[in-house]
Amino acid sequence: MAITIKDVAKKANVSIATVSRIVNNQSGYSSGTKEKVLKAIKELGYSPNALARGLVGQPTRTIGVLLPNVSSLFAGKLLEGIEDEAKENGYSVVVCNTGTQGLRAMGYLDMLNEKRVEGIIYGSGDMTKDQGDKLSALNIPVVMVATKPAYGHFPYVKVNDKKAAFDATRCLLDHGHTRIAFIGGQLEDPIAGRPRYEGFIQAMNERDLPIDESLIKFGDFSFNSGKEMMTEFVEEGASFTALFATSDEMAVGVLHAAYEKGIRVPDDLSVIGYDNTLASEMAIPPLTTVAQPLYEMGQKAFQRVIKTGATQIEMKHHMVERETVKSRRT
Amino acid sequence: MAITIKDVAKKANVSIATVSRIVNNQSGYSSGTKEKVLKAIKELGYSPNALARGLVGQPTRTIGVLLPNVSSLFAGKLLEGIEDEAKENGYSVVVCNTGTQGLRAMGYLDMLNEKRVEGIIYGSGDMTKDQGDKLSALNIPVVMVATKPAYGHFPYVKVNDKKAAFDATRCLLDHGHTRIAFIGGQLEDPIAGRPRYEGFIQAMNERDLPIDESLIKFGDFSFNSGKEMMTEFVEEGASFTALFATSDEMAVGVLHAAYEKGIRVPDDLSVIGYDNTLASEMAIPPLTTVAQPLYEMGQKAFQRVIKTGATQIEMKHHMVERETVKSRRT
DNA sequence: CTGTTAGCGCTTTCAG
DNA sequence: CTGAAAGCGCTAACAG
Repeated sequence: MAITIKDVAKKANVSIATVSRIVNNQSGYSSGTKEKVLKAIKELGYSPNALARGLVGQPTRTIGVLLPNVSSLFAGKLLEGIEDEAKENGYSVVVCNTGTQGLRAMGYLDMLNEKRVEGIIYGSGDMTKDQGDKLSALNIPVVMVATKPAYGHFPYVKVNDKKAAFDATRCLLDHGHTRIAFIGGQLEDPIAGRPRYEGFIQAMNERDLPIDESLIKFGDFSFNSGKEMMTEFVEEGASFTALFATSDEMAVGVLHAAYEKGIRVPDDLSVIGYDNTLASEMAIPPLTTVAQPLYEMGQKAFQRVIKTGATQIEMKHHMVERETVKSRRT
Repeated sequence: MAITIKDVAKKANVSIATVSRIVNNQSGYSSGTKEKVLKAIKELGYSPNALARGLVGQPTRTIGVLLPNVSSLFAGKLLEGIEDEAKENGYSVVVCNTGTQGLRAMGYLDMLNEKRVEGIIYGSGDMTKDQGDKLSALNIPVVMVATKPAYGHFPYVKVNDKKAAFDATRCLLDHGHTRIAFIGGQLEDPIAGRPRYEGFIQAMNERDLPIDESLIKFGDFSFNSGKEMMTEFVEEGASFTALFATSDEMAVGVLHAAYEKGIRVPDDLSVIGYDNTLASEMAIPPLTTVAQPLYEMGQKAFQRVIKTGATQIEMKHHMVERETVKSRRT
């Protein structure tokens, strides 16, 4: 059996209440007793039982994080921000890998609830209605990060996807490109799918450029999906001088397909990605991309789930120009 | 206030003991009462308080995972394996990002202990003596994954680093290379540093090839470190036809430096990495590497920390030949 | 300044 | 088959 507050009390010849006060830095004891108790604690190697504390209504100092794919660079960065900020504030975070479909989420919700987490961060991925309802019912703070609610009305922290996509497209446009291919997430995805598509369209429209449907494809943000779509483009004989992929992974997939097909980037084709994960930095050539401040978003999400505040936080995106975008020779 | 076992008992007109039995699938009640209680539970939306359960000596079904860098592809894969297996077994995992130096580890250990986790997985990174001592003192199961104890004697699951490095070098040798550069972790690192170096040396020796010290450098496994070392090699005018980097990230850094310097891979230089993370797959050209089964290692580590068993599990590595290694024209 | 005591929500004897 | 009651380790009144 682990050693408890009673053992300390006995050893220091005081009551457990006194020990509790000292452990919790409250007032109401002489410096003499404090010393005695601290000594006993050290000698016994006592550490308070967080379970018991939680039971008497004390904050559990634990939050839960739901992520669709912990092993991705994207989620990793988010998690890192959350975790660092949590540590800073004395909290621990339990991670839940909900899987690509977010299928396992419901089970996690019960578990998190039973463990009495103080808050839940829902990172990316689509929230189903079931999940939203359950989350609301749980009656504990929820904040969404890198996504926003399709159901319910949870606070969220994210960039403006449409504007970010608009700027990415503009970057290509400003380099003189007019035939621009677009690779995005599904249009049915109201968070990361449609808005980015709309940003693209808006930028094209603003320049009075026609939208060529044969230059538009939708995938699932993954490397493979990007690679496949690009391969299709070239096999279909599509002609374009630039391409915007709405995730770095897809963009790197594009780079891959281009490499295989002997298309030189950026000489034959300019490519721009989205996210600014390590993947864009490691790409050859280094990928120009529009950055989401993932780490900071994680930090903000943590803060927001603990202290209540603004119900939506819009983070600023920014362009990171590396080597995959080149001006079109005219 | 959340609803408790008492509420259920009252609503179902039974004692809390009965409710407890039913919730825990024990025996000792009629099917009639069971139905009544289940109904009450559903209507009230009751869910047991894990804190209270833990307090009465029940397993907390929680484990802690210490990782030096959660946002890396490497740690991500490990974590994914751990988490999936945990979920499968009804456990939750709290992640601790110990930072590159593992400096924050001590604080985490206290926290994990206070939360009464049932076990701790120490993932990668060097364990300091302080940490080892504390971990032992905690008196809860610890298993190390992708690393092994330099202090203490914890069970671990990992590949045989020396053999893996030996095989990687052999791959280069078998392709006819004789002047092979080596980029590794620090020799002082007894886990991932020295053994891989030794594997390299052994393979060279076996072929009676001389070891050229000017072709050997040590870094920190990161992309930047790999890139820098490769840049140094070419600036020093070192001459070699193949290179072995003991992490995919470093290998990709090498690819980068080569790209910048106009060195073609694999035509001018063959490169082999280590880990088989997504980075190797996404590299251009796709990186040949020696794979560690990171995901499975995570799973095994979880199993081992829960059920006691073998004190060391050696996982098998294997070669993944992609496009960065080419036979030397003779 | 310090101790006593009543729970927190749950599991588990021990009686019936 | 079911209930009463003790107690897990801790905090928070309430007394002194």
